[in-house]
Amino acid sequence: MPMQDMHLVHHECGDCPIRHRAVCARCEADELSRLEQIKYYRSYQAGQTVVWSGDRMDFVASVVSGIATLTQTMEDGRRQMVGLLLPSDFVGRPGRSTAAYDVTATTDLVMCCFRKKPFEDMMLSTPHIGQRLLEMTLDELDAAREWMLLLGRKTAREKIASLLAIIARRDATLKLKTAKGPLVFDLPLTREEMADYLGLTLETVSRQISALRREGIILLDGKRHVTIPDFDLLLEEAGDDSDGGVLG
Amino acid sequence: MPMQDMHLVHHECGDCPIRHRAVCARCEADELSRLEQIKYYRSYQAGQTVVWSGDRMDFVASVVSGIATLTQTMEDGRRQMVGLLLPSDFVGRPGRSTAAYDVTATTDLVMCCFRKKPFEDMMLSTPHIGQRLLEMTLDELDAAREWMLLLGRKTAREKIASLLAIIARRDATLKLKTAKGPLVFDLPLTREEMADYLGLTLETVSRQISALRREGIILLDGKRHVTIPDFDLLLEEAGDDSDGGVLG
DNA sequence: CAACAGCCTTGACCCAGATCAATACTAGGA
DNA sequence: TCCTAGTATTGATCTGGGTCAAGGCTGTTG
Repeated sequence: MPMQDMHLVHHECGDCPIRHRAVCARCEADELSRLEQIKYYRSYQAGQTVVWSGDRMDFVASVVSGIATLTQTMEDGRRQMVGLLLPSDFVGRPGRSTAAYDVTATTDLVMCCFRKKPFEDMMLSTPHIGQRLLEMTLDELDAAREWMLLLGRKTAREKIASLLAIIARRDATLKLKTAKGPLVFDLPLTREEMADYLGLTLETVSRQISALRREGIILLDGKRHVTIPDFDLLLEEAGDDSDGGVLG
Repeated sequence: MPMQDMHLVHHECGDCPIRHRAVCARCEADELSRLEQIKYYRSYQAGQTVVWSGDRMDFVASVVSGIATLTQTMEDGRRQMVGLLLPSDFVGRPGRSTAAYDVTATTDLVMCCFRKKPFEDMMLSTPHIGQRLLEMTLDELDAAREWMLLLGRKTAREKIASLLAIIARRDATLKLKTAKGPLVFDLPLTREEMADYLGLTLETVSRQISALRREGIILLDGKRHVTIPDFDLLLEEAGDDSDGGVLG
């Protein structure tokens, strides 16, 4: 069925983010009922590990609320975060039975899970789920490549500014906030987690945040509550060329 | 159609790597004829640019022979390679009309191209193409995440060793070489390109390669021809835990 | 063959960010 | 209320890899 024949349905279902985007109206009801049959929910407390790298993982899931991270660890303990999962992001890989990364809840977390086997069957019989998943995976790949530029070539200050910009932007998107004006949000990560994200040490993260605050580019209330008076000013520090960014 | 009903067909067609893997026999003939109708070839010389980031890109393609790179550039000229495309790798994104990265041929390159619109139509009507593409994209995402660990946390020496290991492994795969014994291959990248891959400067790349040679971990004949007497020794330097690696 | 252009190597020096260390803030819990 | 544990800040010092600079190879062109 060609794309232009599709009847667009915008579904504001907070439970199944995989269905958030436009889908074919004809398939909608059928798909919904089948999804309902195989889905279930899991909750995790802040700090809890969802799965360890290498463990059996017999489900795929999408984040309903809260934040999870994917990290890789070397034998000597060096850690690198390789994914930051916000609400509506997808975890797990169809066609693989073990986790490739440590998945950790950094805040209280609720995920909508689907047992892997039924989900895979459903993917085969419901093409647009696969298409949607492909689209999401391609977005993630773009984000990963943006992140590679950050890790490989940006200075510590640029890294911090970029991270703040990413969080601010995604946060604004979630709140459906589009108007100009100061952005206000809480950092969902500790300094150490930010360091693991950015390929820095926590001391450097702390110092650079202090510097940005000292210069008025961000305001800090406590350790986590951030106000960004001028987003463009922050983007300048981030060294980003594209301001639309990868998170459309 | 459930996976287990599929009749596996291994197709050694060098032209259309997207069809290399197992596909449903029933669809095979039909798909083949339709793919034939919309595909065409393009050749590039070493050093030539395929597309610039931001340019219109009305095709998707897969690499038939040679090597291409994806790079991102900041306004001040800092460059980071974000993709290394070897034969059978896929370029381009269905559903996007402009290139997100500079695509460059680092060796003489032949690509098998499909005009984007017909390809997208075909994806919609031939689910397993989308499935295959999803699988490839997930592999690429895994590779990108491995790469992020490298960029964020590895030392210069580990980076070089990792790159050599990746090239050696992929090269061995392409040659269907499985036996133990010294690995021999030509570096497909200049020192500068390696630096862009690894988030280093070309001087550091040169120094680390010299160091590995001095210590007998690699042998160099000329500037490009590499022999790896003991692959495990190299992996040790790379700091990799997984030796199977991400490139199945 | 010389001259040139692209690569590559090596040395000397420097600096951004790591490391080591001390201190401070905050939220529970007894 | 104090104690403790986790988290954050800041200072002092060190160092891996960047920067700048000088040659050295190798292949191509005239």
